[in-house]
Amino acid sequence: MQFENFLYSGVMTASKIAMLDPIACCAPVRADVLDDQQAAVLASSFAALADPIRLRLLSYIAASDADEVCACDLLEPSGRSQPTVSHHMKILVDAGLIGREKRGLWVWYRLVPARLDALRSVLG
Amino acid sequence: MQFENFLYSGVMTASKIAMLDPIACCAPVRADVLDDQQAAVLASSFAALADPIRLRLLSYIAASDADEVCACDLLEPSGRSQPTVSHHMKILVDAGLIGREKRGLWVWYRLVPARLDALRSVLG
DNA sequence: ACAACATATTGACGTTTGTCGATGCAGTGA
DNA sequence: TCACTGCATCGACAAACGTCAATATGTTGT
Repeated sequence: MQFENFLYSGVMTASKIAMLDPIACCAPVRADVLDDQQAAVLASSFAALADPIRLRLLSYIAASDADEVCACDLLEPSGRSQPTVSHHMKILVDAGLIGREKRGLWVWYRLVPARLDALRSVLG
Repeated sequence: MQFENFLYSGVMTASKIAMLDPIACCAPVRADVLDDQQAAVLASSFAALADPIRLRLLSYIAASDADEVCACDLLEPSGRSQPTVSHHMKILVDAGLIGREKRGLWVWYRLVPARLDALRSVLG
């Protein structure tokens, strides 16, 4: 399975689809007035970035030499408990910013660059 | 007074300065691991964007024909009470995304494009 | 000085969020 | 089958957030 498909693997809930589509298509915040649904989707995306721990987890993964990081390596740098890190990673994955793959006992995370790019373009 | 100086007008608190500086200078999230302070500053910036009402207020101002909007014109499109809109606008202004000028009884808001650009570059 | 007005602040409320200990669940190896 | 391991979920708690009615603040015109 290709990594690009991680995001679409597992349970693809309706809410997950709703999270993804409008971002991919909607115009920059500056160009047009957002409707309620667009605003809600974008707000939940930015909410995923609105926590210092999540930003550090994200940048840690993004800046790693390999392009994937084991969940077990996120505990120490984040300085939080295992349930808390798991909680934050779920939020990042649900927001589509991070891909997740389980191999054996371990879980591996990767950046989903297209997702950050989409958010970037919304700000432009 | 020029509009570019709105952001720096009024009470320039230490926290306000701290909110501004690191954004202007720090590297993209993908390039390097954020330290605690950078992460905190960025998280609070994204938190300002993590609410649908604030996003709609922002896009409403950004998309207006004139480049400024009276606070009195924000009540009806937002569908919230006057105190609530005032509250959200304060958050956007404190985040540096919106400039504020009082003229007579009315308050006028404008986009601060440099601020959105800075956030954009952090995502890239 | 005073009344009318636009906006800000306060106080209270229900909801959401971040956090962690305890526990559950799936995969591994003996 | 069974103990062990890595991660997810649950339950509980405090803190932060969004909301609005009531009230305060500051500006204008009389």
